[in-house]
Parts: sequence; C-alpha cells; structure tokens
Amino acid sequence: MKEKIYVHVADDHKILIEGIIAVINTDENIETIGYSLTGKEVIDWINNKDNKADVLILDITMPVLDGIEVLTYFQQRNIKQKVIILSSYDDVKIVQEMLSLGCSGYITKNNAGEHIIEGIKAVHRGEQYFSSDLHKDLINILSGHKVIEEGEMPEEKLLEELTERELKVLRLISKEYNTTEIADKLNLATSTVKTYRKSLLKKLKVKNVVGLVMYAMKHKII
Amino acid sequence: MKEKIYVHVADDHKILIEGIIAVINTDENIETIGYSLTGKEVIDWINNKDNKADVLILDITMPVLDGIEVLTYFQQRNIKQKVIILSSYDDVKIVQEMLSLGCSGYITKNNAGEHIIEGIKAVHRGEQYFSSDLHKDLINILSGHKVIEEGEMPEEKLLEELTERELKVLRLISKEYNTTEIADKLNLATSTVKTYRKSLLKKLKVKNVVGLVMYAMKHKII
DNA sequence: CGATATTTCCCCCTTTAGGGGGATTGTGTA
DNA sequence: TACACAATCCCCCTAAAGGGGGAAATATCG
Repeated sequence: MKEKIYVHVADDHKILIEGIIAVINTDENIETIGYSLTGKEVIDWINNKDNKADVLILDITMPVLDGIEVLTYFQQRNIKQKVIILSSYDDVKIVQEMLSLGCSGYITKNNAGEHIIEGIKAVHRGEQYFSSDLHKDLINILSGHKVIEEGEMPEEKLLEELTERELKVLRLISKEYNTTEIADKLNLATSTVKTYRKSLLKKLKVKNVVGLVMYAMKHKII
Repeated sequence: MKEKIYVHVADDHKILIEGIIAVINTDENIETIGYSLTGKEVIDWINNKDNKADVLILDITMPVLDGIEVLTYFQQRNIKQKVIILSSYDDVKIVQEMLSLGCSGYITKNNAGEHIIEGIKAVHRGEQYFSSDLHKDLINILSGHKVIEEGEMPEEKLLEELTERELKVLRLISKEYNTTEIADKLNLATSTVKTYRKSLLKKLKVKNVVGLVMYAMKHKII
C-alpha cells in the first residue's frame, strides 16, 4: 500500500474548493487536508508546523495576496511543498511566469478533474505536469524548459516580450499611478518611465493606456 | 417520497461543474442531468425535447454566448425552466441586471455548496433565492424588487448610477477610442464627450482612464 | 570577445486628458 | 408648476500622455 499524498487547496471560490476536494477524494491515495480562501491563509498554513501536506493546489486570482505573491513567498523561503497552479488562463506567458516562480504543475480550470489527480501524483513523484489543453506550441516551448530541482532558485526571465522593468511599470499603471508617481515608487527619472510606457505601447501593439490595462487584465499581469 | 428535481449545470470550467455536481448529488432529492460548457450548448440543450431538467445553474462568464445572452434568449422564448446565476460577482448592479433578465436566483461562487442545494429547492418551489453573502444593502434593495412572473417581460433600468450615455462612452473608452473618435462615433461634439469623461471619473471615484477601464472590466460593462 | 538586450536617462514636440467652471434644451415627476 | 436630471455644448487652463529621436552603462549569452 502506497503512502497517501496530502493535498491543500487554495481558491477564493469555496464552491470550487468543495468540487476539487470531492474529485480528489475519489482517489484512495490522495487526501485533502484543509483549504485556504486567500493567499494570506496559505502563508499562515505553510508556517504552521502541524501542516503535513505535500502538494498545494493554488489559484492565481485570490484576494489578500494572490497566487503570484504566494509563489514568490515560497520561493524566498525555499518551501519544500510542490505547487500546482489551477488557473483559468491558458496563456503561454502566464505558464512561463508561474514556472519561473517555481511551481511544479499548471492545470487549467477548463480541464476535467481527473487531470488534477494525475497532476498531483506527477508532481509528487518530482515531475512537472501540465494539463493537456495547453496549446501545443506551449508544450513545445516547455519541453525545452529546465525542470526545477529541489531547493533550486530559478532566475530565468519570464514574459519574453516584456522585460522585468516594463512589467513593473505596467502593474503600476494598472493601479492608476501616473508617470511621476511610478518614477517615484521605482526611484527612476520620469523620462525613464516614459520610455517604458512608449515601449509597452509598441510591444503590445495598443493605442493607449486603455489597451495596456486591457492587456494586463486579460493576461493576469495585474 | 418527493419527486426529484433535475438540474442542468452550465459553466466554462469543467472542474467547477464536476464540483457542483458532486455537491448537488449529495442531496437525494436533486439529480444532475447533463452540463454545458458554453452558452451555445445551453441553447442547444433547452431546444432538445428530451431535456427534462427543472433548474439551470448558469455561470455568467462563458465563451460562445455568455450567461446574459442565454438569459435574454430564455426571456424571448418564454422558457419555463428556472435559472440560478452562479457568479463571481457580488455587485448589486449585476444582480439587478440578472433579475431583470428573469433569473430566479443568484449565488456567488464564494458561497459554500450547501447554498446551491438550498437555492435549487427554493427556486423550484417558485421562490427567489440569493446567497447570504450578498451585501445587506443589496437584500434591502431586492426586498422591494418585483418578483418576476411567468412570461412577464421586465423592462427596468440597470446600472442606476451611470446614465445610458455615460455607459456608451465608457464602453468606447474601453475599446481604446479617444475623445475625438468617440465624439465621431456618437455624433457628438468633443466637448460633450469630455463632459461624460469627467462625470465618469467623478461618479466612479477613480483617478484616470485606467480606473475607468478597471471598473468596466470588473463590472462586466465591456 | 563581440553581439545583443536591458536599463537608464536626455532632448524635442504635439495631442490628449483632466479640472474648473457655465449654459441650454427637454423630459419626467413630486 | 417647479424641481431634478439627463443630454448637449461652450470657455479657460494645467497636467499628462504619446511620438520621434539619441545615448550611455551594464548584463547576458553564444
């Protein structure tokens, strides 16, 4: 008899958590062990010595610390638990960003529950897992992706087309900050921030800030 | 022994559907009878004579015809099945809009599964049902809301705070049009459009276009 | 090492957005 | 009828955004 895999689920929609738990518990070798409704709860959970979960199913969009922030926290603390991202988005860039933040799997919500069970078992074995409906070109890109080892700190770039700085600026733009305020927050000259704004408009092929914000929302950059 | 209530579930996230089905089937008096992943599938299902469902659980955001379009279709055909909206949004305006489109219940995804069972039974009895986490002021507003009778065509306004014109301008802003282009499209003077922009900023209490677009996306105005 | 990309900053300039008024119609309702 | 409000337009003005360059330092990668 194999040892059980203990799973913790984090999503801001309780109904979805209940669903995942119901699906997961159909497998004898997997057991759910608590859930979180916000990123903060996940952090609290990980810092609890009593937690004995092996795998975390993590939604990207959550109030009070989102999935990205949780992953960043995990990366900084070198958390041993495996993380599977459960997301509505099948965007290549997001998958890459999540991978660079150290997650072990990525499953879209469009996918059937059985994939979650597969995914949990795969990442628990130390593999990486991606749900099958991720575009084929994504799989191609990912096949060349370095598998993240235990304790390793992946430092590679994400969102190939947008640079770190451009992303930061875009996130701040989406928070209604203007050029001067962004320059202030990032300790840059306003001219520099203006340069980033211009390159964002060019790279994303949009007409104005509105296009930038729409892109940011659609691609969950905010 | 009571007669069973047959339920159909529509959501673009299969995992959520599986969850809902798992939750619903814990109740002996309710049985799920198929599901849809897009609004189009719902329409196909409703037009199938073999369908014997009583209640439809309907997500608002779906590809290929969203929940709003499905409800509109139902309203036009005078469909007898009861509809419960399952949504991520607990916004008063959206609830009102859905009610005006003839839905019988509104449950947020933040709510536990047990509410779904309660809701299904309630709307099947001919009542209206709203999940308990909807703001209290919403409940107050709704208590004065006319219950929609079979076959009635409600025509009331939605989005009280924004006027028709402001909404039109907001939608065009979200399409990256600038003031001049909007004025052109609506056959207005640019000064008029500027007036609307200013009143939008005031009414929605945001700093700039970015805030307008964020509001529009969050509230499904676009 | 050399090519390439990122980050940082500067100049010039035009267009657009936004903040502050005010004014006129028309419509519906207390 | 009087009042509120939506819809339409105008003025003035400042701040911000965007379009076009250029340029230097640093990093990265083959």
